[in-house]
Amino acid sequence: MARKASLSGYLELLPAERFAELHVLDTLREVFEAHGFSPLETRAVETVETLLQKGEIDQEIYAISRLQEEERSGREAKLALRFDNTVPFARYVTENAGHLAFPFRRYQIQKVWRGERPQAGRFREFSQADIDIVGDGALPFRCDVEIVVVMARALEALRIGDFTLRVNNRKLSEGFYRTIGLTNTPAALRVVDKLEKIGPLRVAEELRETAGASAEQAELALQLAQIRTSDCTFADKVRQLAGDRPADLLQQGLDELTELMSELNARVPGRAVADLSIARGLDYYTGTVVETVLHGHEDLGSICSGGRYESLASAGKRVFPGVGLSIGVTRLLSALISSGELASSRSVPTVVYVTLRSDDDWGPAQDVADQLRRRGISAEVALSAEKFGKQIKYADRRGIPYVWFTDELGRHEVKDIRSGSQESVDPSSWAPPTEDLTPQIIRKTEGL
RNA sequence: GUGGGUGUAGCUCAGCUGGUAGAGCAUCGCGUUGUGGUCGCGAGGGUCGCGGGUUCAAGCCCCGUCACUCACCCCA
Repeated sequence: MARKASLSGYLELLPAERFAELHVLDTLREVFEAHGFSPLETRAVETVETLLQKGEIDQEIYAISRLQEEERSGREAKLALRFDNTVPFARYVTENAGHLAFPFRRYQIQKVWRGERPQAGRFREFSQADIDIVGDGALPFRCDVEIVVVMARALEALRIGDFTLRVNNRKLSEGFYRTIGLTNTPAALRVVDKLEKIGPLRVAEELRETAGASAEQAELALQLAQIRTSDCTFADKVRQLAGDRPADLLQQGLDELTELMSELNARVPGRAVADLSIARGLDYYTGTVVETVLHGHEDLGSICSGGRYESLASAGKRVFPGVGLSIGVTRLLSALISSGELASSRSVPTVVYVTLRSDDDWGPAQDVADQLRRRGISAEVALSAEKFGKQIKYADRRGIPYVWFTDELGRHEVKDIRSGSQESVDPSSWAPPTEDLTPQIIRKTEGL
């Protein structure tokens, strides 16, 4: 958690921190739009029915109610706060299918709410930045590739340090389990997903106990989960394990993950590994699955994850398969801010603080400020003619880089508060170096 | 939801076997009377989370409650 909070799980930032967050959001928007994703926002509230649609009874959903509950309220649809961007988006797509052109690609950066117990990096209210591509009836696998590439580039653009996208394909895992006769694939995926946390011995144990695997099946499933390659050689290892008669599904999964890895290595080299232990808890994923570790912040868990879902949205006979990834903006931001890796140079947008020689000078001082503002230079005028020392201190405490003085003859001087140097200037032409125009983002990250 | 830990000044914390609250930093003022940052001196600031109990006396002990925090579960 970045700072103490009067309510746990609800992060509130100081202005300087908010500048850092805005920079993150601006960067994401830039990268998403560069790749042709349209902006989209959906309402905060969904019907409980919509949210519970795909199983997931236990999502710690916040229900909405009015304090003055009326007797007839039983007839109204029960409403709840969104807990992710994907489910509301799926609802939106089916409702607006007639107005959208498919495949439809959008980005969506919004708050979501989950009632889980807060912890470091886990919030009850947090922002997710999603990109998805949704097709009408069918969606080329290339979209999986594109989604992962765009997110890798977005994370690169944030320049927050080194990260690794861990990718897998559920068809591969499930196909493998079928090939070796392990039938309870959902349970097996769930167990295997915990490999990193509980270790190979306990994974094997739980595979036998909860997924009904034989000792031999458990061993094979464990070996599969331990495959991790930065290139396409994982496929050979899988084939060795799978033996002579691989299930069709396994072959499909191998083909898809091979295509994905080979494209990723070409377009965002060094950013992805094929990690066959990745499964994801959400049961609507059907193919590609992705998690992301930020190096140096492994304990945070995944900062960006998602995958392919074949039928999250449907309207009558129409099915809308999709693929999407989501960045945990709040989680990422709170970690970087509290570690001091990300900060902003000042807490105000102000570039110039215009001082007052006397209280009567307020009007002319605003005129000076307006001349600067018209040229895109943020300016603030002192409220009263305190001693110059105090006026300078006012600016200094807020990180305002320049203080403006006008003498009794109307001559102007601007002082760079950091260096202390002061020079005669003209309000109609003076401008600061471009880096001073907005608060600077300060990074203390190594690498990139 | 389950189990631990912690609540004292704006922040970080001290406060002995119960005796009526302290430090550093920050803030404000003065030195320096209209050009800040350093330094010196001084000042303000606390229902000790809240409620109850034990006691002559509770920040300290007991009970309850709320909040924060960590782990599990789950996830961004």
